[in-house]
Amino acid sequence: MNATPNPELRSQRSRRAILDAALELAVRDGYARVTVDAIAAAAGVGKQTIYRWWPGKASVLLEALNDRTGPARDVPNSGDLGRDLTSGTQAVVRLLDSGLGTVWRALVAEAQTDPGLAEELRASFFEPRMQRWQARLDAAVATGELRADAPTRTMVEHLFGPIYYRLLLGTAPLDPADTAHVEYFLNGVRSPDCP
Amino acid sequence: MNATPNPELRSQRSRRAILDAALELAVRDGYARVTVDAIAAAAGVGKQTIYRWWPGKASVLLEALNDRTGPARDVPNSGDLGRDLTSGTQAVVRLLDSGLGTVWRALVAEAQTDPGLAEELRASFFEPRMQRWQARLDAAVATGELRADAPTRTMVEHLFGPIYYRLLLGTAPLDPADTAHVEYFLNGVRSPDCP
Amino acid sequence: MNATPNPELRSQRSRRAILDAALELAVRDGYARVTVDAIAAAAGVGKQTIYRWWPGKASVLLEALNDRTGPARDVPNSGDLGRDLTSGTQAVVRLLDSGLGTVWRALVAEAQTDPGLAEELRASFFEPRMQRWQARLDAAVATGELRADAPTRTMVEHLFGPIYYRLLLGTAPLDPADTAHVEYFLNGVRSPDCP
Amino acid sequence: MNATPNPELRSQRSRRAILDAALELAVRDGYARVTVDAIAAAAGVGKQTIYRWWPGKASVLLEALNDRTGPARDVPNSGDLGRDLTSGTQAVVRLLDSGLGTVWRALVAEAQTDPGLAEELRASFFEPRMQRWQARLDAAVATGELRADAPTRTMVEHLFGPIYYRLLLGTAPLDPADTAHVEYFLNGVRSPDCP
DNA sequence: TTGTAAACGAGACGGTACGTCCTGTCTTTTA
DNA sequence: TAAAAGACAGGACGTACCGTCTCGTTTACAA
Repeated sequence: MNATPNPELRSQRSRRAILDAALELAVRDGYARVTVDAIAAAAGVGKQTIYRWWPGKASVLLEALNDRTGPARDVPNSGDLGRDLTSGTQAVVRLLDSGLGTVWRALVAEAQTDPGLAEELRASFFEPRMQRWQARLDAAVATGELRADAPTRTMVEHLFGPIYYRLLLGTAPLDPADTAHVEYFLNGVRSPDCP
Repeated sequence: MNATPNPELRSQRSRRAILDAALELAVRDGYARVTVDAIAAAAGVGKQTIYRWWPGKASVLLEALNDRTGPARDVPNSGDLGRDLTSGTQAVVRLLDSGLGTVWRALVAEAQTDPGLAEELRASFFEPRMQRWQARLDAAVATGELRADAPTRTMVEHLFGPIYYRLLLGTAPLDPADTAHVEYFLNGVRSPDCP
Repeated sequence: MNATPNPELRSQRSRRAILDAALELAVRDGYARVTVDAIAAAAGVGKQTIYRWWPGKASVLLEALNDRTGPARDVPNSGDLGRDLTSGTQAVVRLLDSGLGTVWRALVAEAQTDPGLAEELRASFFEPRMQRWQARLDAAVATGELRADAPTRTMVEHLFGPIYYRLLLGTAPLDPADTAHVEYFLNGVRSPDCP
Repeated sequence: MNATPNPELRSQRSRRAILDAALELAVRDGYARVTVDAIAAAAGVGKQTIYRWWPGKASVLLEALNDRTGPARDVPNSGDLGRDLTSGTQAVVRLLDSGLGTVWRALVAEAQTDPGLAEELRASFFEPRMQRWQARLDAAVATGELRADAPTRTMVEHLFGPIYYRLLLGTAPLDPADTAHVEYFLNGVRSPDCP
């Protein structure tokens, strides 16, 4: 029947109630124990209203998290690259270490077996943030702070990789104070200044 | 009732059939589409025989993967740390990029919402391998190749973090040739030799 | 709110389109597969326009059938009661055996669990027709063709009961030629003429 | 997977609980308000256990009614056909006028749009009972009580038709005392004995 | 050789969540 | 203000797996 619903007629009230209810349930009960039925009931909404706008609970929660976290903010640019990288990665660690972190992990997990969600996650969260950071590194290249041939795109992965490694593989607790890899990283790509 | 089955009476034939069937199904159909019923049917085994020895399909597949991959092998130690790190991380990338990589991702994913599996995963896979690598780095400290104060434990996370970042977040395809982070990493923790 | 819409402002064009679309869909797809949405879409009409004037699809179809069949026509009165009963019941059988018969059965079915519809069905269809037939039988009493004490009201039920029995219980296919019960019936209630 | 479950392994306990719960709910709340979920919950049974053995709630209730009513009992054969027909039809009226009657009506209703159920209904209920009555009439033919050419099969429909007419079309309340049609019927098919 | 006890194949069970479907109401826009 | 359009709350539906629980049947050691 209604292949594609009309977004202009969408009830913002229902959208809000769904996002809020989903996040609250997920934080309180854990992602796995949240069901679409429960979200609908808690939001005072028909189940179909959820399925009309999202493919499943994972997408609801992704939007809820993005909505809560706000858009990709400008990465810090104080002129001191080391300080910016440190504070930036620490901010990420603090976010992931909060109550939302557990939901976030579950979402990344679900994306492993759901290509649609994986793409959604990449496009709506990782890509924008990675591009901001890449721009910051490009600026450092421009000022000569980083080597001219620094592969800024993959460097962003190297910056945040260790954080997600700990988060997802659980080999050690997350710790905002632990930013050693930033230091090593910088040493490796800084313009040579020994002599 | 059946508090603890007697491992000595366990049918090795069934165990083999289960592990083989599980892995084959997972590689062919994808982790998510594998069910315990399907494993049991494909292995010609009763469902209870699976639940008697494993808590669920995730653990079956973890054991199957470990069984297939073999025990943690000695990390390379050619005397040249850079060469060893490069070849070692490349080997990991190749493994994760194979057909088993998809299963592996799904397993890591499931561990996010299953603490028991997370611990099992850590203890049976990551911990042994991380310790081997840590030992390799400790050896490099001993030879003076690395700084004396190098935190070899967390360094291992920094080494493999970027690889898992790509694998799990899907920001770029895995590429064994891409080992730049090893270089940066080394520059950062190598003993100072500028002057 | 919408206590009672004003019938004078009603769109006859919409009414016609709804009745026609409903009947066409019901005959083509079967009553059960017709939905209010489908009727509205096929009629090029808003759903609310249906609910404004009818309580549900059953009433729409009842009106559509009544509209199609026309009002209760005069029962035959040729002077020969037997001939009239035979031709009258045959006409009913032919109607019920047509494509509309299936819709009719579904409507009678729905009335079993919907008292409102049951009353509507009785009042708009069965009652007028039964009264016509009862009048015909009363006339036969007046001419002495039937016994003076013949309970003409219930006799109508006895006349049509076997037809509906076959239609609704499906114990045999409807057959206009099969009017044996009219004969038995007449024998039973005719004025005694043996001697 | 399991196309056809093995009836020998079926749990009679569950079957009983389902039939009892279904009938109780249907009598208490009305057929339309009974849901498969509610039956399963009331019977302490998984929903799948119902769907494994029945196609839907209608079939459950049909079996429940048949189970409760018992097998087709022998129709009365006192030697007096009139008395037997009267008492037999009165018994039917009493059954249909009981609390089970409402459920029965709903079942007949559902059969109008569900060919599978219609067949089930015919085969498991109407056919056996009609055959018993036909046999009774055949016996009356044999004794000369009925005309030799009496079409005993369709005569059964003529006997019970009026009862179901009232039940399903609601033109008048059921009344065990109202057996006039039996009388007319007999007059019509009795062997001629006027002279 | 037989007795017995545990693991086994098979699969029915109670249960949870899913995603679809339809109903009847409500809201917005158009004529 | 009726009508077209369609989103909405609600809730039943049938499906897919889950992990548990019987069943008889094999298998392996003990008597």
